Amino acid sequence: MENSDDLFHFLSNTNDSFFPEPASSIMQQSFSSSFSYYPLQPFNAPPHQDKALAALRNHKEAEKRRRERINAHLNKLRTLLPCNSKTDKASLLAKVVERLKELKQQMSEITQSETFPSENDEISVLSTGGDGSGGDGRLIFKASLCCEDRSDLIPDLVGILKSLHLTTLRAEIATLGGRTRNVLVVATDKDRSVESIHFLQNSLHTLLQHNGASKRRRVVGPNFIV
Amino acid sequence: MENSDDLFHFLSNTNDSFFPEPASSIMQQSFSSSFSYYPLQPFNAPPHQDKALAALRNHKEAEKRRRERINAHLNKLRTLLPCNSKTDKASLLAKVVERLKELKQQMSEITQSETFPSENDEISVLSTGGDGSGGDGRLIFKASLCCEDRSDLIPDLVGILKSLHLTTLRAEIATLGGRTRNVLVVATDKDRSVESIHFLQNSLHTLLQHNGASKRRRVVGPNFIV
DNA sequence: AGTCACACGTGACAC
DNA sequence: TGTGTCACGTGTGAC
Repeated sequence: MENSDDLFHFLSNTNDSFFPEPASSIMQQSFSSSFSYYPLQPFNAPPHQDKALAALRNHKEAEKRRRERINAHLNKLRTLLPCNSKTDKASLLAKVVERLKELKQQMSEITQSETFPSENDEISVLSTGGDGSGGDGRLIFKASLCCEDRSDLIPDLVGILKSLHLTTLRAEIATLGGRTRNVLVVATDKDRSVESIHFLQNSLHTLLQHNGASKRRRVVGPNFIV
Repeated sequence: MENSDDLFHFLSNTNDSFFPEPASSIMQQSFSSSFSYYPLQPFNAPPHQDKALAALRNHKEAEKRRRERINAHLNKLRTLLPCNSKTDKASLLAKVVERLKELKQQMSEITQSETFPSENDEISVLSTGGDGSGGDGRLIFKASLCCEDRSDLIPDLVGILKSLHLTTLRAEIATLGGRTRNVLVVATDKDRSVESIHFLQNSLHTLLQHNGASKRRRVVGPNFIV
């Protein structure tokens, strides 16, 4: 028992071993020396193995570089997450997965929700389904306009709505980086109905065409669902 | 040369080796059998090493589990990124770092830009530094109001601005989840100056107090920098 | 051929 | 103590 222990320590595989280390690939297996062609000759290794030894050394170093590359990236990840340098590789990766899913979800929520202006000009006029005002014949629908921002866009929009006798129930206006998106929930007058929607649609279209006279952009829509 | 090659293959370390595998830890080093206490006895291993053998087996299995855990997370990452299952571990991690930085940047841009309404009521009135209208004495500043949304908030705001003879140069309005944030860039009249800012500030404050009569919220600010 | 990347078993170290 | 993590050298298959 203590014998084997001593043996363990004496033979412990330090890097500065006095044995030429590339030889170990063969030596490792030489316990089956009953079959070995070179039993018990650790210091007189089989001749002409220089190539193999060199290859082995290259392999060893390449593997070390690979490990270093991976660990370097893992350390970068450590700095990008709320975790100290002593967190486990596995736990670190778990946190990374977690965080990535989280950010992905948030980003999709943000971009998919139409609060932000997109890069493309868009018009949509959508019926909200039923009318929300107790069956008195008023139509409620949502109009969305996304385009380059300009100072008198809102007044123009207000003018259009007024001329069509539409009342604005709700407005979401976002401008970002020179682009704007306006989402309006509007209601028709009691006596005027579906044609208002077409008028609004046309008006928005001309508004957008007027807007984008200088800079051409792809126009998505108009979209119309009743 | 060809001898050693044969030796390599014959002794190749397969899992189903007919040697009891835990013994290899000692056997690996036994090439220095000139020092070994048990030279050349691979089939009659030193007695009473059962504990050591069991420990070694446990160790081996634990290490395998650890590797599997890490690789499982790496595979999860592969599914979360635009990359197939044949991408390198290192490259995969590089992509992860890249993507994480990217998302982090985007999120900070979005959240730090005050386009989204926050959970807390806020008022801020900030001078933009110089005046942007050619030194004609008009002051330009940015007023921000974040509070619960209500239908006549904008009209109230417009009324305040009109009564203070402030003209709106730019407006960013965002509503989200029942909360709204309005950022207004306004300019004073030529003859009226700093006191307009205080009036606006007070007006916004009363507006917000009136707004939040039912639901109490923390009020951040008002903030005033000239 | 030779290079690359991966999984494995193992010694070392930590708590 | 054992239990877990890490780096290392190595075998091996893929291209």
